[in-house]
Amino acid sequence: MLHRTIHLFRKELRLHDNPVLLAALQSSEALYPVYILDRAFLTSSMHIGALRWHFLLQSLEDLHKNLGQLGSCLLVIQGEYESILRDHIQKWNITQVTLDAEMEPFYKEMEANIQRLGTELGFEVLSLVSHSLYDTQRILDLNGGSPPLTYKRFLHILSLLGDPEVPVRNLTAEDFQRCRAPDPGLAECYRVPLPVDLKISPENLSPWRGGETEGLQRLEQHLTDEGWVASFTKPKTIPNSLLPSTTGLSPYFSMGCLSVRTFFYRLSNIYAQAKHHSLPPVSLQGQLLWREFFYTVASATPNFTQMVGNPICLQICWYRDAERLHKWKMAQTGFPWIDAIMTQLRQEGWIHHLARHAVACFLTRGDLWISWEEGMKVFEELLLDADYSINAGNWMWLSASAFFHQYTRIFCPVRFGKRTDPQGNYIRKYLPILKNFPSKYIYEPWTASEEEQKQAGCIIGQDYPFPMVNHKEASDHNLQLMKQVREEQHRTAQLTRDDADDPMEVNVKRDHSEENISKGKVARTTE
DNA sequence: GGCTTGGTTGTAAAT
DNA sequence: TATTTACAACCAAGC
Repeated sequence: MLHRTIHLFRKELRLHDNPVLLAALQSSEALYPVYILDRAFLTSSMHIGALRWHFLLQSLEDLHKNLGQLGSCLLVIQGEYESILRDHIQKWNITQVTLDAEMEPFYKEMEANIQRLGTELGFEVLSLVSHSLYDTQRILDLNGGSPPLTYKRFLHILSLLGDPEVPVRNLTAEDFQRCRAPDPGLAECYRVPLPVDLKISPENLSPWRGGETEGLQRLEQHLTDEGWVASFTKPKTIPNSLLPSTTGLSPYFSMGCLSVRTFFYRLSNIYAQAKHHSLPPVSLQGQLLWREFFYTVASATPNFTQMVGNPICLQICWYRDAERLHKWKMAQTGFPWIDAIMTQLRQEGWIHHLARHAVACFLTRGDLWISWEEGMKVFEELLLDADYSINAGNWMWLSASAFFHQYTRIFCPVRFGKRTDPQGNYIRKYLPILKNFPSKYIYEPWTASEEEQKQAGCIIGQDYPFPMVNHKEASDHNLQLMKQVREEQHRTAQLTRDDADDPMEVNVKRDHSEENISKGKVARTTE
């Protein structure tokens, strides 16, 4: 008995290594490849900005084209996903919905809703994991139900699990010929919208073009240099090179235009041929495992993208300063290195990993003492590779809220960039106003004399802002704050431990729900 | 439990 | 000017 299936693309916008699409084709007599463009859902759950909209639409267009070559097409239906499903299940006589399994709470909720709809309307639902190397649940199980909180421990668990799932074979025209494709009239009716249709600003200077085709091309291009691949060492890559010094594949993994499993095994093959190769955490495979690490922790940590209610996150009273936050976001801090990075982020939607460190440290524990959640939201909007788990995880890392705790290590917004680009070519590219500044001042232009500023064609305080803080003072101050936070944390932990020595106290503590307190069952403790 | 070890990518002084 | 060394000192994990 063959199904009439809607295959719902969500993140896996590709035809290579797409196990659930393959399963859909093998179990169906008719297949409708559908992308539901639910703007309310996408905007509220992922806060996607203009560059990402462009990237998404390009990826959908590419998917449509590639499906066309195999005798099918992509139907992009706009509207609220549940009512769209309801309508079309009946209209098309659907008996099965297939979709990629995702781990974000909003995608999980969507899947649960679709399951419920299936029970109600009588269709089957099939979902398979293919966005991560492993099914993260297996990693959690092996670690006793809780996520490993260090990379080392994580690698240890993986060594028990063995290699990740191998990619499934590529889809062919024959796979699609076995199923009836949607009527050509439908494809016309549900074509991929243009940015202008969605009222998204048409200018797009980003050098990144969305889609599986472009992603695979970039992947092949990088893999041809086997020596580079085998010796890749992340900390040695350059954050302020004018072209990316890393692979730049992250936007394609983020949207599922590329399969991490495909990349993982291509790397394994190259490593097998090479005499020597680098290892995690710094190797290319190590980068994929970092992604996997944050996926694993996020999947098992409540409120992972916020501080409050997040059990692994240090609770800090960050400053609320809308004006400084805005200046940081708009590349107006007065630190050329920081502003150049934020400009590249705004213009292109991608910045190097270490550049992310520099601006994240600056916003949080380094200089401004503003919550990592604010920075995370800005990255979510502007980064093409923005990803629920990785974004939140790294922001906690950089703000020393979780994973990383050596808070005395603060990136200097002046010196950090100098190491790899003493001439300041990166700054000159992204802050053209400073183009002619002498190199000795380019990282801290306010130290140049008035005469030199005039010669360089830029007056500090007029054409380019004064630095918004004194880095030395700010970072010293924040160091003290962080110390206090940790001492306080220590003290409360100590208190809880002392209390726990008395079994009676433990019982009382467990019973401290608001309800019991209000009923007078439990004495209020002095706090 | 207490103690040791090590951590993707610092800073500043001393050589 | 480059490279080495001391610094301060956190936490998770493992014995």
